[in-house]
Amino acid sequence: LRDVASSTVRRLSLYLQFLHECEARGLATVSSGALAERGGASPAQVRKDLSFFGSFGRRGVGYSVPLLAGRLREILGLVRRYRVILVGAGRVGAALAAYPGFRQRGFDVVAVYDADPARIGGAVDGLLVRSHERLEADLAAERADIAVIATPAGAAQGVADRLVKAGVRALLNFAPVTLAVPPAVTVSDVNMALELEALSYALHRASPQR
Amino acid sequence: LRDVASSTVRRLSLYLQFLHECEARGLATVSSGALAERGGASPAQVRKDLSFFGSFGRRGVGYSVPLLAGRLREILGLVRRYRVILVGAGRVGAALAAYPGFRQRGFDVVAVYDADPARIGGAVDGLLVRSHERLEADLAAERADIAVIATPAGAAQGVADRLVKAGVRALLNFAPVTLAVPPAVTVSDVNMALELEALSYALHRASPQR
DNA sequence: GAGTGTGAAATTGTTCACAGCG
DNA sequence: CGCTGTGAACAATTTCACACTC
Repeated sequence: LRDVASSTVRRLSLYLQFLHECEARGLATVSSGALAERGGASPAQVRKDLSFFGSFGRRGVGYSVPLLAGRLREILGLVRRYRVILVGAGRVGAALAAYPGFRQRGFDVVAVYDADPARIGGAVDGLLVRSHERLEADLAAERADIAVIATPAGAAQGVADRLVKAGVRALLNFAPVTLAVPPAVTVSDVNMALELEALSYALHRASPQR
Repeated sequence: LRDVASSTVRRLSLYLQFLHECEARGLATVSSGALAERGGASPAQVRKDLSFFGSFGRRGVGYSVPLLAGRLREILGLVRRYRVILVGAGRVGAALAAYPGFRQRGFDVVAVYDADPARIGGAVDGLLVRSHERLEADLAAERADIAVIATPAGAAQGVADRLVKAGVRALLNFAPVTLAVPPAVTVSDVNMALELEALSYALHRASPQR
């Protein structure tokens, strides 16, 4: 199995999101056309994306909803739970710790760290805030699959370096900086400034005078 | 001026982020190589991205930091402030209302709406939570440039439809659904589930057995 | 010499069109 | 007959290479 474009993986997630709705509504099958509408793609692209991993549709009928959903969960690695640690217990960090979507989707936040003595020893969403100095020791004792970086921009790269050194291979970065990591480490960025500026650009294009 | 790929706009934002750091450090010039390292691109790509909007570098020297930063702010439409409304005052909405990064970057949250009577009349970050029924009337009285959708998934498309009808042309969507909007409307998605699943996929690829 | 600006080449990603199956 | 699966055409994006300027 070759490696797949990240845009394809994004679309697979969208298809799965839609399949969950179909499951809830009790639909037995969906066509590539229906999937395309909600995944922001063309029917041909849906078929191409899926054909990459095998052929699990029935010609003339479409795709079995439960079968395809199960297969996508397998492909995306969503058949297990993941241990997640959260670095940075400020505004963003606290909001993330309280976010129920993590647990719902199989991601368990198991520890929270901060560098600010005023926050250490406190709690966010029932979890004790630990000193960042304990990161290495804790990770050596019990691995984390994913680390969420919710520190100020200036601290993010340093934290990333320490996490990578301690063996974490997946980072979800909320700091508005581009992290430099070895190729074996995967980074997903959630950069709100970027999204806002994309909107600003689009509005500016449409009516530059204002 | 032709239209630019959205990936190019993303990179322009990243370059600008880096230029802010350079300004803070008092650097006078940067090369495409330095910009590339932090923007996650190649030097050639940086030059190509910038050359799209004109040539404001000096050969043998590089780009003037203040000049390029100013030009990028113009290109991205960041020379004015934007009026932002927030729909959904739940967990995510409240966190967003309190987020200082909005105002810092020129985006002013001017109103917050919710559909839950228990929340209406309350306050998030000093802003009164209004009934969603007032959306149309309020927007008719005073336009908003951008609307942030932080509602449950099931309500998001309906809210988007109403916002578009009321003349909002830029949406920042936090709900985990793909919104269908007319081509004249721009949507930026912040979909944390997608980012988590991309990490899950990458981890699964690396060691499928676990 | 160092580093930009840019056409042309290579690569990557998307759409088309149709054969093939249920 | 409808809808999938897929190679082949097409379009977009990235990289290369080098002329050119400071």
